[in-house]
Amino acid sequence: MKTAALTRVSDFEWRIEPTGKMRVPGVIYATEALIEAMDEKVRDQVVNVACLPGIVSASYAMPDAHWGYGFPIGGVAAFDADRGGVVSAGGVGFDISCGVRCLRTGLRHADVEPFKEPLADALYHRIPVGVGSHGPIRLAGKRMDAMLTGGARWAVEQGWGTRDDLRHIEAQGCIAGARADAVSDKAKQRQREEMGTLGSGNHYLEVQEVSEIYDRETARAYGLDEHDVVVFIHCGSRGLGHQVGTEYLKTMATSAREHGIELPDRELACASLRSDTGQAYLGAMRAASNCALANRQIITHLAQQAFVELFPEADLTLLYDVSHNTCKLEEHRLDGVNRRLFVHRKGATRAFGPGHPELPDEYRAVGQPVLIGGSMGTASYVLAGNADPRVPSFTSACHGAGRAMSRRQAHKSWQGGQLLRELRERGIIIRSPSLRGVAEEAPQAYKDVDAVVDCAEAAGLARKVAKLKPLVCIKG
DNA sequence: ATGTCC
Repeated sequence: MKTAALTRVSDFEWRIEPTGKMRVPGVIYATEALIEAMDEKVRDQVVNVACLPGIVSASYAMPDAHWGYGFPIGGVAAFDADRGGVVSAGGVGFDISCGVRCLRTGLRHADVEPFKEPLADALYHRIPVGVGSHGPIRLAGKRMDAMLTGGARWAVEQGWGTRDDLRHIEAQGCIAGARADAVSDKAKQRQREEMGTLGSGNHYLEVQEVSEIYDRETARAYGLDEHDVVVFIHCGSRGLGHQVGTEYLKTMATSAREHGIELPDRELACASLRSDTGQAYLGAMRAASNCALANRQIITHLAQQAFVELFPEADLTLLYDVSHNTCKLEEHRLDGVNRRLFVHRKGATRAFGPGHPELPDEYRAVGQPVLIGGSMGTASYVLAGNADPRVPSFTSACHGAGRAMSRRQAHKSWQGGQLLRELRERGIIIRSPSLRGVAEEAPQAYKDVDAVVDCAEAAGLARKVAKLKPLVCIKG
């Protein structure tokens, strides 16, 4: 993207003044280099979102933004139901409540380094991965509905993990307002055998070493020290969420036409928050979010089983679990007034600052853990939320490196087998059912996660706490 | 992201 089409506010913030049908300005948090690495379509999509009814403050893009369906990935937009606001299925994305959880293991790098190969095998053996894989349980009928309304709380009640895990999950592991009745039979059918599966694409489970600490006080609160071994799990709501997204996109396109909502792009299909369609989508999207939370909870338990095969002393405890594809009803203070807003974050991570009442006691003084997954073979980060009042993007941060190249182009440019050999030489052990998937996820197909995170910190979105270096990766 | 098109 050319910087000429934007107004520079600072080295880390760019603005698009409202013109035409824009109701609010656009704001992109990025360095000049990151702007230049962004697709030209990001600007168009930020502008399109700014045209939607009831949008509040501005249409935002995070430093890792890239082109997505309707909304940019890395987009943040909040809507007020009292002022004609809408909810958009494209503003959440197909992979509803895709997110990251980080687990402490109680192990040190020196413990794990000699056993990376058998650990990779144990994890790959236990954790179903790839397109169409099946998990350890079958769900249907009332049990499916209980999962959709209970989320990780349901999973813990079923024996997948501990009560203490729940305190360290966004919304305590259970998203309120979920409606199993708003999820189609087809969506439920697709999920029958998929609980506890990682999925494909950019989803993965990675064993990592804490390679650098930037903020000692916050790292201590999060229970992280240099050379600790942690686990990142990145996955979502699998077939169920995808089906919910697909179906409601269609429904919203129809209802927007009927209600005379003028859309700058048909991919921006949305529904009034007060409409039956809007309410049904919120209920179904929240049910899919619970599915994602339960899914990550079950996978955690499988990872624990794999770890104790090799390390009997391993104790996987949850640092935090936060989604980066969702729409949440949150209270935000604007111009001295508290307002309840529906905040869409699509490829953007909620980053509540210090003092937020939803945070567990031990994190409240330092802010919410913000979990940033890098690309395969590169670093990941633990950041902390700031709630800097000068940064009005509804306490949000980036979610990863962000693609710099399409899957198709990456597939043409690299060979999966060669990439695996190169990573192994650097001490990173990968297990994946798909060499094509590995090529599509080539580190070179992504932006530089270090640059994205440095920019997020410089822009005030979140602050760096710890850097994580990959050791073993189970890749979708 | 996704039973990579019902």
